This record gives sequence, C-alpha cells and structure tokens, in this order.
Amino acid sequence: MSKQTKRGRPRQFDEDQTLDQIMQVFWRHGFAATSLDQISEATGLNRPSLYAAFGSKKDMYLKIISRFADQMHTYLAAAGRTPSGAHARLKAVMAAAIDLYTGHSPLSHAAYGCLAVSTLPSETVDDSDFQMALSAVLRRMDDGFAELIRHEASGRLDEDEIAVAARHLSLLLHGLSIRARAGEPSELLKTLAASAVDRLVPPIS
Amino acid sequence: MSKQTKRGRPRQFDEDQTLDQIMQVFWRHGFAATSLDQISEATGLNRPSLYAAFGSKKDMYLKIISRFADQMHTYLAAAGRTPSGAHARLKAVMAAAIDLYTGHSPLSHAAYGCLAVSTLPSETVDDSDFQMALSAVLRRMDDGFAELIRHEASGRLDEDEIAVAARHLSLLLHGLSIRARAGEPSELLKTLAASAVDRLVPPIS
DNA sequence: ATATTTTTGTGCGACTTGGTATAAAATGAG
DNA sequence: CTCATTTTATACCAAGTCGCACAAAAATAT
Repeated sequence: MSKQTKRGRPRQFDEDQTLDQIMQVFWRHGFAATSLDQISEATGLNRPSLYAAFGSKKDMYLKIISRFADQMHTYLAAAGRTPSGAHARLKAVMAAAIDLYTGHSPLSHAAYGCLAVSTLPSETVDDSDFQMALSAVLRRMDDGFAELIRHEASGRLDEDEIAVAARHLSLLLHGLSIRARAGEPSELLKTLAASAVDRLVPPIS
Repeated sequence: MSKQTKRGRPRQFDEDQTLDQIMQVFWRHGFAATSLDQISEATGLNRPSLYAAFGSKKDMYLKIISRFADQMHTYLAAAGRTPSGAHARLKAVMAAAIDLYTGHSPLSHAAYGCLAVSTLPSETVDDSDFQMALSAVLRRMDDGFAELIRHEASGRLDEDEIAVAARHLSLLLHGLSIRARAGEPSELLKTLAASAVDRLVPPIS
C-alpha cells in the first residue's frame, strides 16, 4: 500500500511561492537581461533544482507569463464587480490595473507596468513562441473587456460594437502600462483613464 | 595652411547610414538581446571601429533612440500636413504611424512596432538613463500631438483640454504599437485607430 | 621622404551565460 | 537494514559577452 506522499526526498520549497519570486525577477529585468543566477538568488534554489522543477529559462518565462495573465484576470474581475453602472465598473477596472502597474497591489510592489507589455515585445521577433504568447495575452484582454461590456449592456449593443469598444479599452490599458513603467504617478494615470473611458465607451442606458 | 579634409586615414563608412543599420538591429532584437557582433555584421564594421565612432553599446542605443524619435517626428509631421480638418489630420497621422509600425514605410520594413515602446520598457528598471529616455520619448509624443491639436483648434479648446486629448492620443498610439509588434494587420489597426480618434478628440468646429 | 594623425583589423582576456554531469543527502518501500 | 527514488549541492563545460591592446594601413602635413 502506497502512501500519499511521494517516494524520494521531499522538496524544500513551495512551487507557487517560487513561481511568484521568479515572476518578480522577470518583471523587473525582462527576459533577456535576467540571468539564472539572479533567479537562483531570488528563490534560494540552485540552478539544477530550478531546471528540474520548471525547465529552461524560456520555459520558466512562458509559465510566468500565463501565470501573470491568470492572476491579473482574477484581480481585475474582482475589481469590476464592486461598483454599479457600466462606466463606473470599467473605471474601477482601470484603476485596479493602474494600481497593479504602479506597485499598489498585492501582486506587485513596484512600478513595473504590465509584465507582458513591458517585457514581451522585445523578444517577439526572435522567437515565435514569445510572439504567440503576446498575442494570447492581448486576446485575453480583449475577451475580458468584451465580456464585461456584454454583461453590462446585454442587447443594447451588438457584438461588433462590443468588440470595438473592448479593443479600445485594451489599447488604452497598454498605453497606461507604458506610462506606468516610465514612472508617471498613478493619480495622473487614473484621471487620464477615467476620461478616456468616458469618451471611448458609448453610453449604455 | 590646412585643407578641408581631416588629417588621418579617411573613414570607409557613412555615419548616418551606419546608424540606420544599427537602428534596425536594436529595433528587431531589443537592447539586451543585441550583441556587438550582430551590429558588427549588420554594419560591416568591426567592434573597435564601432566603439571609436559611437561609444559603448549603451551609447549606441541611446543615440539610436533619439535618432528614431527625430525621424518619427518629421515623418508624422509630414503626414499631418496633407489632409484638412482636425480629425482627418489626426487619422492620417495615426495611419502613418501604423504604416511605420507594420513595416510599410521608408523607415521600417518589418512589423516591429515603435522602437521605443517595443524595446525600451524592459530596460528601464535596471538603468535610469533608459527610464529617462523613455520618459523623453513619451513627452515628445504628447507635445507633438498637443501642437497639432492646438494649431488646428486655436482658441476653441483651452490648454488643459488640449493636453488631455494629446495624452489620450499617445496612449492610443502606444497601444497600437504593442498590437503591431504582436503581428496584427495594419488595416485592422487603422480602422481601430480611426474610430478611437473620433471618440477621443472633441469636435472642433 | 619623413613624421603625424586617424581608421582599420586581429586577437585577446576577463567575465558571464545557460545547461548538465556527478555525487551526496533525505525520504519511503520491503 | 537495504534498496529504490527523488531532491539538493558542487563543480564544470562550451559558448558567448563586452571592451580594449596593439600593430598595420591610409591619408595629410612639412
């Protein structure tokens, strides 16, 4: 009879916590400028352990990107539930994203912008896997905004209008990420985002 | 009596042409993933010549960034002169930028997005010079759009309105750059940009 | 022709990189 | 206890990195 626990020597680290630590390193330095030694130091694991657990540097990075997209989605979805009214909700989502981009969220503690927007583009040309990862992130953004709008204005907007408005909001968000990475203050970005939402999204009454 | 020509052995390369070649390499691979060997191969110069002419890798990159900003400014300014009417002009500028981002311009021959937006953000945290360079590019964008709007609607919009609209357009443009780098087709981006301009910029009649 | 100045080319040197071979350590199974 | 299994730690490797001596080359100045 075999027990629940695995056979050999038990791991001395928590996988989720380690992935979050790796995420911070990539988020800060980007893919190319991050060395495995830096990751090793940040996690307390040595390179062979990292490789055994998460694969190559590229494997790690792609894992981290999709992990980030997951965490961001749940984080923004929660922010979109609280206020009422389509515009108020969208502004709340934008404000939450800006908090995330400027380091005022449980997910981030520095003004690093969006992990994908800040670090993926420089890698997309050399490696098509990175290109696909970036496209996937953009698509998820578009779909998320579309769902939010659709849910709020069911019937009053057709699918094309919803898709266009969602893409407009994604464009806005990525622009905000760049500015956050450049160090612009979150208050400025929030007022900018709020006015943009007012103008971009047709009134849903 | 000294002649016009310089004293020693004459250079065997054109400085401007070489800078443009260097720009292509950085534009494609980003800063960290670009090696001096790649630049050497693309320009036909060996590393000591490169170093003597342009300084370190970082020096080259910063030179290239401001050179890109210059070229982009004149390119977009020219595009903004042709049509008449504020919205038509802004759409023409956006379309020109999208052509630039997707490789349909004399400046670029591949869908690399904006050189600054695609490659600078991943470097800004480690080096404050890069952070300042990114901020400078954003500021130039904002100022350029502001000037365009101000010129078109002199008196009918106050400075605050102009500044906000200009920033909205910059946000839009940077979002478009990300999508161009992700490989989205230029026609889609242009229709997206046109509808966003219509909604973001108040009517100037 | 000789000296002077600038560019070019070869090559090196100290360092970092990602990935791995190999052995030690820590657990469960029998 | 003995064996199988998994994780950890040390050390290493081949390749690539940036920057720079140093000398040869090509022009002008005298």
